[in-house]
Amino acid sequence: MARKHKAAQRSPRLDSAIWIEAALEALANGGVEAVRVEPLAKALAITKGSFYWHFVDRRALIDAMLASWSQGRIAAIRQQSGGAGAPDMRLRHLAELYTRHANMRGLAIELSIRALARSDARAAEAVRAVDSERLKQVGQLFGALGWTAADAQARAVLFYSYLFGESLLDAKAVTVRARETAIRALLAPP
Amino acid sequence: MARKHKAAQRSPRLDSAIWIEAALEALANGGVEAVRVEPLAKALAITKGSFYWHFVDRRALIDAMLASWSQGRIAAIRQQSGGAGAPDMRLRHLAELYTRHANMRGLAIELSIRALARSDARAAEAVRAVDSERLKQVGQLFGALGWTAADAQARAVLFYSYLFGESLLDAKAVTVRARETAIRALLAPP
DNA sequence: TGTCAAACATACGCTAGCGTATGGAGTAGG
DNA sequence: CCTACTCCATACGCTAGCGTATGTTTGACA
Repeated sequence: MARKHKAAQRSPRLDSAIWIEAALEALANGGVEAVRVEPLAKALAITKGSFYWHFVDRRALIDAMLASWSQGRIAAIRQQSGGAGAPDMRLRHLAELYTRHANMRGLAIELSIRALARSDARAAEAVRAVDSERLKQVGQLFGALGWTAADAQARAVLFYSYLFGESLLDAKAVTVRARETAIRALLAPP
Repeated sequence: MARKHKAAQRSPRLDSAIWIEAALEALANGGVEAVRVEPLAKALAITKGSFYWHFVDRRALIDAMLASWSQGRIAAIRQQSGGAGAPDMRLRHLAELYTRHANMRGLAIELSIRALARSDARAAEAVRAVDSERLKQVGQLFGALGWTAADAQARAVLFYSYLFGESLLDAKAVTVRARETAIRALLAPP
């Protein structure tokens, strides 16, 4: 009724999605400062005329990127922790997702966004939303392992802190054995 | 003999030191991208004519900053872990240094440099040097707590991973109690 | 088939920041 | 005193990237 042409309703977010995708790729490689309109346009082989039709400015792209990431992570953790299987196996599977060599891109995005969140309120809000859901879900898994509610929450914090912190250390300093030992200690039942 | 004037030898690193100091301050606040010559000059109330006398370019400042940080951290960990006192007390003291509210600046610098190290070889080398020494020293402390050499090393990795990783999580998600519980678990003897 | 709006292209002005070139103040030594 | 060197100021050119203004194409729809 409001729109005269159906084409206007066909896929309003599908074209801007390629910009968000390219932005996430740049974010993974070079941090937020690498998310720049003109370089992205070159990478996509289109011009920034397209960009400024879909987004008001660069900040809008970053916000859309944060929203996309936030929603995706929340949906993912709900799916990953909500299935069947023993809780310790599910935790181990979650830990595998942030091993250094698997899911490099996801890890890089994660770290870039958290770095940004230290000085950007909207990024901090996205991180808050994701962490809230993750700690809730993983806390429940630790609870299923036998920890009290408070200790399960502390274990969840320890769990995610380790995963992200480990990727900040020198890669060669973290041996496979050290990592396995650490994970085993984290997932040990009370 | 080589120099005709003694003034040339008076303090060759003392003037460039203020640039490094200002650069570290900017790094702590806004990451490497905030380490820019002209803004730093304004903050120091001098002109960039001074800068380009002391440094060949912006990269040289970043390298000097990395060297300064690296040397400082290595000297610090040797002093902090080499004194007297029970090993668990010394570990706890080390953990306090990276509590969120104490040593904010040091933590911010740490995270910014590690973020840079993901895409910068020289930053990665600085991180490698610091981590090598820290893990060695802290590994010895865990060894003194009764862990085997391999497990002590894994505990050291876990220790530092937690400290840095915790500061990446949403601040409100990490309660004081969760932190205390986690630290206690990390420092528990075998 | 002509119209209209979506989607992109083109061209422009503007600013921040890098690096250079050159000038000038201070100072120590001869 | 005057020379030479250190240290900083001033002024300039240059590029990358942001945002705007204005074409140009394409496809749906009456």
